[in-house]
Amino acid sequence: MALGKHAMNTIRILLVEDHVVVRQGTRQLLEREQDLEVIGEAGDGEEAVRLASELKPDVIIMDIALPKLSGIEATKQIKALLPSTIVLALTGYDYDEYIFSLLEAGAAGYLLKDVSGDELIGAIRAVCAGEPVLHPAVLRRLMRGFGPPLEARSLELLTEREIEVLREAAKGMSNKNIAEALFISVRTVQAHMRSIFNKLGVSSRSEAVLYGLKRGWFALEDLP
Amino acid sequence: MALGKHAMNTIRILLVEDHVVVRQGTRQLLEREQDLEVIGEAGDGEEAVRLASELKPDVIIMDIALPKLSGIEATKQIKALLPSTIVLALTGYDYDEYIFSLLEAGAAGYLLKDVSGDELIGAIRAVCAGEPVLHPAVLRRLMRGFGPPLEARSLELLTEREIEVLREAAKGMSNKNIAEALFISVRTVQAHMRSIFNKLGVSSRSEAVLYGLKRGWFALEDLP
DNA sequence: TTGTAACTAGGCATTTCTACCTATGCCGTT
DNA sequence: AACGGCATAGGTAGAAATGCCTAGTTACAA
Repeated sequence: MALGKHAMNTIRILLVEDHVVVRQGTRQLLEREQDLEVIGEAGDGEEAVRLASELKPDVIIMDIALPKLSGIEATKQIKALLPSTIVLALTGYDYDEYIFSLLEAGAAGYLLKDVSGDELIGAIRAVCAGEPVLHPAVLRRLMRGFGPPLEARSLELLTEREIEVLREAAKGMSNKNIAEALFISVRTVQAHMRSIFNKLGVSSRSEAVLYGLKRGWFALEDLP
Repeated sequence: MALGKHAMNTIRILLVEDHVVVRQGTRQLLEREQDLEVIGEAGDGEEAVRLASELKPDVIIMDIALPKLSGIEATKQIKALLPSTIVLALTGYDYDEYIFSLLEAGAAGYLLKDVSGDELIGAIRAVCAGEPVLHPAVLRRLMRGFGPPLEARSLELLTEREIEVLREAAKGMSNKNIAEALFISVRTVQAHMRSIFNKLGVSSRSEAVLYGLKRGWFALEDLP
């Protein structure tokens, strides 16, 4: 599926990865295969979305930590625009939150960067054949218990506004600063914070910020 | 220099990088050049030291974040064993602390992973010719005033104990929790926190935690 | 020895954060 | 029209954090 009109056996790939040398290396690795063709490279999340809709690749190899727009957000937007595009996450982060978020965002696979080149190539072919792909380590963890029972699954629990507030808090801003930045009163910020704490099951801003960071709602790289 | 007896114009390279796919990709990238030969790959710091003394490469491409032994430690040990080995750091971390530590450990160059393949290849040849290599972004920062005047130079400014405290704070712990965890009084924790704030030039625990995270004093991965 | 820095800790004042209430306006669903 | 969720905001209170001060002990260096 999803091979579309562009050559029947050539898989057209968009590489999304912020480190240039890593991106180029991966490209070299992939282009040694006859049936794989890297048709584009993106260095940040926004570029990924733009190039995806421009080039309409069959598969997108997506890193998570990206400037401007995280891999998770980029994946969501891409899947909204082009549902048939296959996204394969390739990242160094072995966190449940990332995995869940990415799979929920529509990724067909999740690989860690300690896979070999051959495994990556195999995974690309697999996701193109409609098979989901999970890194062995990830799979193993998913097996036992199948996902955090309840509270950790709280991905979309926070509203847009709440995430905005939390993102500001993650910059080290006080409630007062946040209020000024978002043009609302301190009381409202406090109200949002309380709501956030309740939803996340934490009891301090630091914990909430860590929670958001780990879940990729915002990244260290984004913060000043 | 340092080319030794192994072929006069072939540069023998040891790749140290924990992510297999990245390592293989880089290898592909380098091996397209006639004068570069990747004679070994290491996936962690200990292996790097072992392979270095075994293979005696001309150049070691060294990542920082490594299992078992950090790239900084590995570099120190390697330079102690084989002073003529050239170490070129290639990493995603653009933090003064890492840069200084690595250069102090004896690295001949420090590149960020957003360099292109050609730049990497050029850098390898340059360090082999005895030239030091610094990433443009790194260099630029080093240039202006040669290192931040005072407060931003706070690399080793934090004492062990202060970093311990900050690490606890980074888990979302309150001062009270930290006090219990470290078997000291809340007052002492407060004292440490104040000292930390002053040294880092921040004014809240959240900012301090972010600061530490960004500088790699502790990682999200370590936190529960 | 003297000095300096680190770790420890307390007093006191102030700011900030957090909890538990209520309440209004808006919007979309039923 | 009625309901619920969301964003807004206030009252009150207590808990926690932060700032500024002093001070004892230890360890290490000049």
